[in-house]
Amino acid sequence: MGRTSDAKERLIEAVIELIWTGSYGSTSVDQICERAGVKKGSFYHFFESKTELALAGIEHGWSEHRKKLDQVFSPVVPPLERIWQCFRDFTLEQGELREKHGRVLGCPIHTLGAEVSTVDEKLRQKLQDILSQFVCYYESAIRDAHAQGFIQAPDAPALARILFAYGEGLLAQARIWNDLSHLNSMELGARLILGVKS
Amino acid sequence: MGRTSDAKERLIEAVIELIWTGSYGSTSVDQICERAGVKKGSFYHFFESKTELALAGIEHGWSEHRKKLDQVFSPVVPPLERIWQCFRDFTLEQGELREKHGRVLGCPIHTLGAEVSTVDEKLRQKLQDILSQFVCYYESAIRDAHAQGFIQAPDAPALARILFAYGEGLLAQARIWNDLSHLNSMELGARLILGVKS
DNA sequence: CTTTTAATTAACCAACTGGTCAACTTTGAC
DNA sequence: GTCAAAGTTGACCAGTTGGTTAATTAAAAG
Repeated sequence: MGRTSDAKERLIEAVIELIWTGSYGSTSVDQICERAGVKKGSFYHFFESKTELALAGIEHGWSEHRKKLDQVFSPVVPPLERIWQCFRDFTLEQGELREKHGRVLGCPIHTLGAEVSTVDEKLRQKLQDILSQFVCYYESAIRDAHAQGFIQAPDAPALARILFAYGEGLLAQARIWNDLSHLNSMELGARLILGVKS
Repeated sequence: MGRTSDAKERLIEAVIELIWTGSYGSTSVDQICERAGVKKGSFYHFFESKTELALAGIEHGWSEHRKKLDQVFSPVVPPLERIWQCFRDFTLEQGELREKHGRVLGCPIHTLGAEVSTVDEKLRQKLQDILSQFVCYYESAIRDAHAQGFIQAPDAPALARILFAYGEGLLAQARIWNDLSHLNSMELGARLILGVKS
């Protein structure tokens, strides 16, 4: 069925990287095209706008990340252990990113969400949706931990949102300070929120 | 000493509002000028770049906000009460902003910080500096609360950063979801972090 | 009233923005 | 080998970007 190409995939990878290492506003279509090695005409052959590419990039990044999350939050893993492992993975990933890009980058979804939520409703919606899905992982782990008597948490959704706010807040802190060490207290803060002794 | 003008002040107010209700990247010099009722030539008479105006705007906004914080975090107020009051003020302010702009806006410093910290080092530095100052308020209140036996917190700086990450995370959540109700759990989360019963 | 200093203005700039298009090339399927 | 579907290309667009300039105007200070 005609010519084939991986330009679409290259564009998707390029847009994620550029937004993550910079911002949505500072990322231009020309820049994305150059990074992907794709001419602008091809860009608009695959995507009808910059927003649409961003949407695709976000979706792709999330569906990749979900694979890891599904492993970490496997029901066979003790519930609190899921959360600690998730946080350890965050820290690990941020370390790798810093090595690769020379900077602490934080969470791309949350950072982008804060930036564009007042500006691009379509993006906002998608980002909110993904972040809501992410909160589900916490929620489920908290519910299990409560049911198994590890913690006292009758209102799992509320506690999950609190934990989520804290985690994202800390990642943003690490990005703004450009300092990984801010993530060191990740587990400590989570223990306080969940009410488990260190 | 020549002609006088309040154009500088108008520009400073305009840039804060535009960045807060939008983003740094989505705010253009032309837009700022139009909102302030100032011609571009005048803009560059007062500020040597967009970054420089943003810097001035941030500085101004912070020095205004500090006045309120100094009252809330007055040493004569019981330490934990300072924090609860601060959170109540946050929620109140966000409500007013939503009424005025039809949207939940969150914390301008933190939102802007997440956006520009990889893009504009000068802005990043300033934002980090201001946020560090803000953490000092928490830190001092926590230290006092510890000294007065209200909480057990030997490491005040660490706990302050945790509390700060949580608060900013929650404000960002409210902005992304465009939903004030996310702030309802503000005090609850803080109580968990600080280890005080409801 | 003059001088000096500061503010205003409009016209201007090159570079870049997101986006379009018609001609062209490649390739998979028959 | 043909042919149609799919991908590529570079030239092109109008509008906007951050920023400049020189001439003009207003007013504070002597």
